[in-house]
Amino acid sequence: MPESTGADHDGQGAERRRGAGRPRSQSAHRAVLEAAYAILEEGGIEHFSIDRVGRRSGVARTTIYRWWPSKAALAIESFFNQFEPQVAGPRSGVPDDDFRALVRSLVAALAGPAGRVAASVVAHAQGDKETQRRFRENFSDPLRKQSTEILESGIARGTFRPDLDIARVIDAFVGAVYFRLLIGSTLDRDWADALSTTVLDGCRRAG
Amino acid sequence: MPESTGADHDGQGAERRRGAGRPRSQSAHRAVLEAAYAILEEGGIEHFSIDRVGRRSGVARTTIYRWWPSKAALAIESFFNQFEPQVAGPRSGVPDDDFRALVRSLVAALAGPAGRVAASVVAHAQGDKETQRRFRENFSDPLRKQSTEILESGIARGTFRPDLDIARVIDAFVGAVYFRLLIGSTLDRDWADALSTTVLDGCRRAG
Amino acid sequence: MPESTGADHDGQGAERRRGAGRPRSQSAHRAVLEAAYAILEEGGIEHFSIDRVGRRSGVARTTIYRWWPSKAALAIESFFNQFEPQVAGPRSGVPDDDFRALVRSLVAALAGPAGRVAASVVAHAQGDKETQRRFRENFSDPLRKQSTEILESGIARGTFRPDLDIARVIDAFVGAVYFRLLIGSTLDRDWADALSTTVLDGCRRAG
Amino acid sequence: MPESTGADHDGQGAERRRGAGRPRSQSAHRAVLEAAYAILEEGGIEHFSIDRVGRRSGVARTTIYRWWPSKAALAIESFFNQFEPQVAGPRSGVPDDDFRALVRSLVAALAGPAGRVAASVVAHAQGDKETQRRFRENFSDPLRKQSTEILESGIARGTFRPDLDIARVIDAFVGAVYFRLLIGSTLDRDWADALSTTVLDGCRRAG
DNA sequence: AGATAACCGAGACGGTACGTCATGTCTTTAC
DNA sequence: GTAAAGACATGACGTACCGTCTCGGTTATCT
Repeated sequence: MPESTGADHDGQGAERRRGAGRPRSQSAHRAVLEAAYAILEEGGIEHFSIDRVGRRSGVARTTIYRWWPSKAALAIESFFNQFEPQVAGPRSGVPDDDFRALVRSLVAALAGPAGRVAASVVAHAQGDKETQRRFRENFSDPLRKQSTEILESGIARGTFRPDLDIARVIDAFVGAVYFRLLIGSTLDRDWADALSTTVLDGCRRAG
Repeated sequence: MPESTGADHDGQGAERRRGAGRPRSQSAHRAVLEAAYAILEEGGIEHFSIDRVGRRSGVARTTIYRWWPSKAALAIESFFNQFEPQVAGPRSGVPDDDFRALVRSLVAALAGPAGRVAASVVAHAQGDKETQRRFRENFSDPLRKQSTEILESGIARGTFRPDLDIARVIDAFVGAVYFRLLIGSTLDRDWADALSTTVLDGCRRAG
Repeated sequence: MPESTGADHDGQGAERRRGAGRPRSQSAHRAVLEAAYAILEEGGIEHFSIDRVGRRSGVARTTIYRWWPSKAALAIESFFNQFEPQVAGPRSGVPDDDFRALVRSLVAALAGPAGRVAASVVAHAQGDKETQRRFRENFSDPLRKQSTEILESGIARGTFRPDLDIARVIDAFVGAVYFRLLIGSTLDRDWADALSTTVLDGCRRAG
Repeated sequence: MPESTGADHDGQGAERRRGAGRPRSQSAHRAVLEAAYAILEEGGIEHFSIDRVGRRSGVARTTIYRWWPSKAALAIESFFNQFEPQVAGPRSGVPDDDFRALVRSLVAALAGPAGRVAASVVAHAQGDKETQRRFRENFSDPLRKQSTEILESGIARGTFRPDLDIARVIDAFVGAVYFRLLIGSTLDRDWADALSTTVLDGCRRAG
């Protein structure tokens, strides 16, 4: 039994020991994740249920429970299965531009249906330490890492103030995006740029 | 997903027509809201159910359904019934200090049990326009109003840059606080102050 | 909530208090018992399940659980609902004839489909004190009462020995019938008569 | 309902072919039967399951299924594996005494834990012809054989009536014991003796 | 005073979903 | 060929809530 949320069911990690026993059905696994994501996208976590995923995917409920310990675990896994490889991209080397691009891509990623799903998922992670961890690892941390790189390179170049509190800057712009998503306000490019401008103003060398 | 959340059923607003018929039981109404909030505080919206509220308050489930159209409606109503008159306070007149105090009081308000409830409630407002409206009116708007006053007075005094995008500044710090709450990170005074510093840095007159 | 197995849900007992609340649906109640008995008759208790009863009767599973605490309780109730008014009949006054008639009617009652159901039900009552009580009250006790009357009248008339151990006689013939039923041997009139003869031989005045 | 119960898989019968392939594990076989009986004794057939037997014996479920076609088959096999060599004993030659001793030993055998298991097993043999056959062969027939010998010797000696319907007498006392077992009443020596007395009264020469 | 409203409580009803357990089948590796 | 391991579809278990629906009683105001 997988320890908590995840189920690593990777395979890409080379030699998985492959002991005796009927091998896990990859198709069933995929079908579950796809059905789960589809349901999430259509009705949010509100209408998400293991029962429904089972019916839709054609996979027995018990099989689902074998691999995902709870409804939340499945929801978050199916979400990150789709969302993971989103916010990234080439760097220009100009800190301001790179930051702006990062904010834009984050906003773009969350503006679509995936945004509603993300909001739904995090929202329901209240008190579920495991889900929060997963969210941090798969969403927050990569985002923080990229932002940090950009901001640090800005400091190195002398564009940004040397005493910049990078962690707080990230808190500010990520929080702004996410809160707006939750609150149901529109997320578009103009807003993203305005936010970038405001945040970047605080990053520059003090006169 | 329920959309009409509210139920105005107040009565304090003067002339409520007051036709024939048994008048609404104020005690039952109060008992429901109190029980609802208590449940919310103890177990979050996860363990919140009309059944439970009914049992705890001693009010029949049907009576609850008569006045609140859904679980979400009751949850949010019971929340704002307690939370409304929170973030406020006297002003010193020094923009930096006032801003810092505002952030501190917001963080303090959300750090306690009420914070978990707030997170819970907003979280579950996904897609429920009515709840989002209520949240904006009772929580966001007052906060924005106070923040705006402080920031504008700072601009007037020349402490803050004249071209400050006030709305974005507010987005940033409120979002930061709320996101941190959602994500389960600690909310304390130090963090509040660090955030204030970072935000205020962006507000000052450019060199 | 009904204490254990039964649920008296009678109604014939005059005034049933009739407190507040939606009145119980007699039709649902009847549908459940009928469906339950039909399933019992078709496949024995082996294929009996609350799920199935629910589907067949068109009554929600939860409603069934409201009234019957377990599968066994429902099974036995539905059985006695049909079987109760069976073994009885007028007396001739001649003890031998009456006894013979009683055995015949018992055998006849258990030879049909009801017999298989009875066997099934008692069989599965292993360890279930409540079911055993019900079975004793609704099946064994009435049978014992009638047998006792017949045997006592035979003693009074001088046909049967005065020191007859009535309880053991009843144990013997009832057990014989039931065991034969369980073991899958044929139950017919000839066997019933042969059994009666053997038992009656032991009842007569000693030479 | 399963019909083929047996599975001959013994092997002690001489030449078992012994072709290619991994030889059958005697230890696994024994472990299964022992675990099965232990479970039967502890919780009756109610708590008996292939799953549990597998876990307890450390034998794979699939292996069990290879050798026993169903839960009932395994239950009855494990039961008779223990119970078979029970009711027997030396004869005194005095028919009354021998009969009394037989009844006592039958009651004693069924009064202990084995009795509950026996009841459980037969009970669940409803409709399973194969199990009924096994039960008859291993339990009823030996008992009938011994009883018949005793009763016939009694007839030969002139103690018992010559027209005694032996089969019915056996039906009566065996049935009485078994029914009492099923019904959950106490089985003890006094009751056994009272039953013997009553039955023997019917066996004596008519005055 | 009596009718008429609107309310409250109790409780039953058909449902959906939960998470667990057992069934019997199938598929793979290891002896 | 047999054993062990384990995945699978199926289906039942008993529980918690959902939202709806009757009922019997209880206050009020409006004739």
